[in-house]
Order: sequence, then structure tokens, then C-alpha cells
Amino acid sequence: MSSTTPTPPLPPATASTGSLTERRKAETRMEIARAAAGLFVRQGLRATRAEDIARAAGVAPRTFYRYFAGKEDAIGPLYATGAQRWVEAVRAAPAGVPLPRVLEDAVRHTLTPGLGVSAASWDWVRTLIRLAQTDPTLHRVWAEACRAAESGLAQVLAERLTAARALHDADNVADPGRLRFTAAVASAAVRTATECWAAGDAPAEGPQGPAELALANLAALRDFPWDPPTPQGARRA
Amino acid sequence: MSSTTPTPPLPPATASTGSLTERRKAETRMEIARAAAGLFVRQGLRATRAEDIARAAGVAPRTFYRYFAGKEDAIGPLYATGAQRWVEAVRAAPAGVPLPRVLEDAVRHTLTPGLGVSAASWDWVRTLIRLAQTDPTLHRVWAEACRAAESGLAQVLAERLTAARALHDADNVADPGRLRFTAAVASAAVRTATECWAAGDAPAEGPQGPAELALANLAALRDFPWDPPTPQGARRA
DNA sequence: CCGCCAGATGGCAGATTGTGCCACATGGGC
DNA sequence: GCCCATGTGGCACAATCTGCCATCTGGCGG
Repeated sequence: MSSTTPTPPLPPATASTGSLTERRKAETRMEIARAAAGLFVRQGLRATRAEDIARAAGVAPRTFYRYFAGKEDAIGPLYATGAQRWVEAVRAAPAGVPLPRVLEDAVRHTLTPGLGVSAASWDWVRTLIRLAQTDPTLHRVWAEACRAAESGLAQVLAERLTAARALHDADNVADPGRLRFTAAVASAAVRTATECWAAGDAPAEGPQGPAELALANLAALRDFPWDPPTPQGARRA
Repeated sequence: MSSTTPTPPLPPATASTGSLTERRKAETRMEIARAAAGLFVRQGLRATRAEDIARAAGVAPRTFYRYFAGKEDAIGPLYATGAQRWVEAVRAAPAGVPLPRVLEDAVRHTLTPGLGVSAASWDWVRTLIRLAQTDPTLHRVWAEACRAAESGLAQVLAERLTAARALHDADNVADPGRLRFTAAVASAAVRTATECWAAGDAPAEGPQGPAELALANLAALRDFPWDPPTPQGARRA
């Protein structure tokens, strides 16, 4: 399959679900993603033709376009996997636990390099996110992955709400707007943390890993009116 | 200029700044955006060729590509203007006012149809946002506009912090990560509100306008641990 | 075990998109 | 009035997509 692949970048936990054929499709998809990632990092998006990616992945150009709408989208799956794991972790949490705790645990379990995903994979994601900060087209793909995670989280939160309603008495209706906003805030905590981690923006003495940064963001939500980010003395008016 | 324009959609406050030539460029840009919006709404993105937009806007195809990277991007300016006004309002706020208040005021002043921007313009934006929910490509353009607003807001917040530091004594350093997260949360409040408004997702009895929805989101930040969205009895642990 | 069918793949043609290059026009500064 | 920086248009061409059809293969009932 990957005879001409220039670099064998990412080990993204090949999906083990689905019937034989579907597994092959998922594999091909990831194979293309890997090939694209390697080429984009080596020579940039512009210099890489869709045909090149296809060849590197061992498929025909026509097939490539059956998997992805454009060459940029080819690395989408690599952006998506991390966020998907996080959302899944939230979904897996028992219904009784309070939301902030659920989010924090999910962060700890999925955003720590070495847990479940190799540190090398994290390095690749980091490189790709940096690339996205460079290229507007790739940035859109990253943004879309984040957006998809947000939607997924909103879905999960809705499920949790339903479950909670079953546990307690409550007959209150879920406000979809509030739900979406909650999901947006939570995923923004993870997203901005990930971006800062990738960019190396974190303060030198503070936490550096994506998990630490995300936890700090979530913690910051507890005392909202952050005007001057805690000028310490003056507790708000 | 617009002799063959099929529909004259949006009156987006033609920029009055800059020297003669720059004004003309901004005008052309908006002219193209309007033409694209009309065509996209009438016949969809797919059925509209870049050449069609160019003709409708009265420019050569080659010129079109000097203004936008692709036909989808042509409506970007229409997505951007609303958010830009909001960010500008935040920037214009005096340094002494606490942030939550600043954000709320900015929302009230810029997200209320009729204030500064005609209700008809809001209708167009609404239609375009709905279109973005339909078409993945357009959705990316919308997402990018939101992202740009977020970055702009982060910039403004940084300026405010500097100003605040000048007012009071404080010598604390701005944590860029915290700053970005704050901007992300604030803009998420506006973004999700706008999207819900466009989709008509709001609860039947509640507030319906983008401003009301956004204010509700901002208010929701004040008591964070929203697990079951206020199951009323249980105030946090 | 065999043959059929749905679906995945590959090849090909052609429309559309996007870009480099050069010529022309125009506004702003001298 | 002249000149340069810059916007614009035209042309050619590379690259991106897409429709259509032929081929192959895994999944499935007989």
C-alpha cells in the first residue's frame, strides 16, 4: 500500500470496528491522511498536488476525491481524532457526576500525551496545528474539526441531560441554545488550550501541556467576571 | 457597475474611510460580495460559477480572483461586518467599565436589528447563515469569519488590559492563553446566539433576537456549573 | 460451493477553478 | 504635465473536481 510513502508519520489507532470492508475504508482514509500530512509538512500545501497524495497513499486520484473533497481536507481525520476521543470520554462518564468534573476528567484522560495516544502522535498533531496557523486553507480544516467536536459535545450534553432527567424528577426542557453555548464554551477551553500548546504561547513558568492549559481554562470559568485577569487586589465592583 | 446584477441584496454601509482609491476597492469588494450573495441564495453555491459572480459584479474573472481566493469566500465580508461592529464596540468602551458590562453593552448596541444596520440587512445575513448550515463550504467561510472576530476580540481585550494596567497600579502580566480563552468564550456567546437566531432554534416563549440570546448566554456565565441547565433546586456543590 | 449484487476502485473526458505573466489604464505625488 | 505605484483585464495553462462507465471484490442467499 505505502510503497512510495516519503515519511510514515502517524500511528492513529486504526479503527477496529465495522465489517471487513468498512475497516478497509477507514484504513485507506487514514493512509491518505498520513500521506497528506507527510507531504504537507515536508513541502507545504501549495507545492503538494492532490495527485501526489494519492500516489503516496497508493490509490488512484479518482479514489482520493471519493474520500476527500479537496487535498486540504485530507488531514482532517488527524485533526479530528483527538477531539473525538475527548467527546467520547465525556459521553462515557456516568450520569451522576457534575458536568465540570466530567469535563475535567475527560481532559485529563485524553489530552495527556502518552495516555492512549503515543507522544509521537501528539508531536505530529502539534506540527499540523502549527501548519494550520500558517496556511489559511489548512486553518479552515482545523476549525472545521473543532466545530465538529463542538457539535458532538452538544449532542452528548443533550444525552446527559436526558439521563439526568431520568435520574431525578425534573421535567425542565433543554434549551438547545443554552446547550450549544455550553458545548461551545467547553470545547473552546480545549481548543484554545490546544492551540496555545501548539504555538508555545504558554507562560514560561505555568503549565505547558494541553491538559494543564485546558484545565486552567475550565477552572477560570468558576469566577467569571475576568476583567483584568485577576489583578488580585480589586475584587470586582 | 451593477448593470446585470440579478438582485441588489445588501446595503452594508459602504466604508467611508481611506483615500479615494481604497474606497473604490472596498466598494468593489462589497459589490462582488453582494452579487455572490444574491446568486448563492437564488441558485446555490454549486450552480454558481466564479465567472457568473464576476459578471454580476461587473468585473473580469481575473479581477474576482484578486479579491477572493474562491467563489465561496466572496460572501465572507457579509459575514464579517456584523462581528466587526461588535468588536469595535467593545474596543470603544471606556477602560474603567468591568468586562461583562462592556460585552453586554456591545451586544445591545450592535446585535439589535435596526440599530446602525437596517433590518433588511439582518434578514440577508440570516439567510446567508442558514445557507452556511446547508453547504459545508460556505459553513467554513462563516466559521472563519467567527474566528477572525475571536482574534480581533482577543486583541481588543489585550489593549483593555494594558489600559487597565495604566489606570491602576497592577504589574501583572497578561496570560495570552487566558486572554484567548476569554475572547473565545465571549465570541462563542455571540456566535451561538446568532446561529440559533438564524436557525430559529430559540424556545418559543423565550427571547428571539440575536441580542437577547447573546445576553442570555453571557448571563449564563455568571453561575458556571451548568450541569442540568438549572434543575432549579440544586445550587452547586 | 456458486453465482449474483451492492459497493469500492480506477480510468477517462471535460468543465471549472486558480494562477503566472504581461499589457493597459488610472490616481497620487513630484 | 510626467512618472511611478497600483489596480485591472486578457490570455494561457496548470490543477482541481466531477460525471460516467468498466472492472473487481466482499457479502449473501440459494
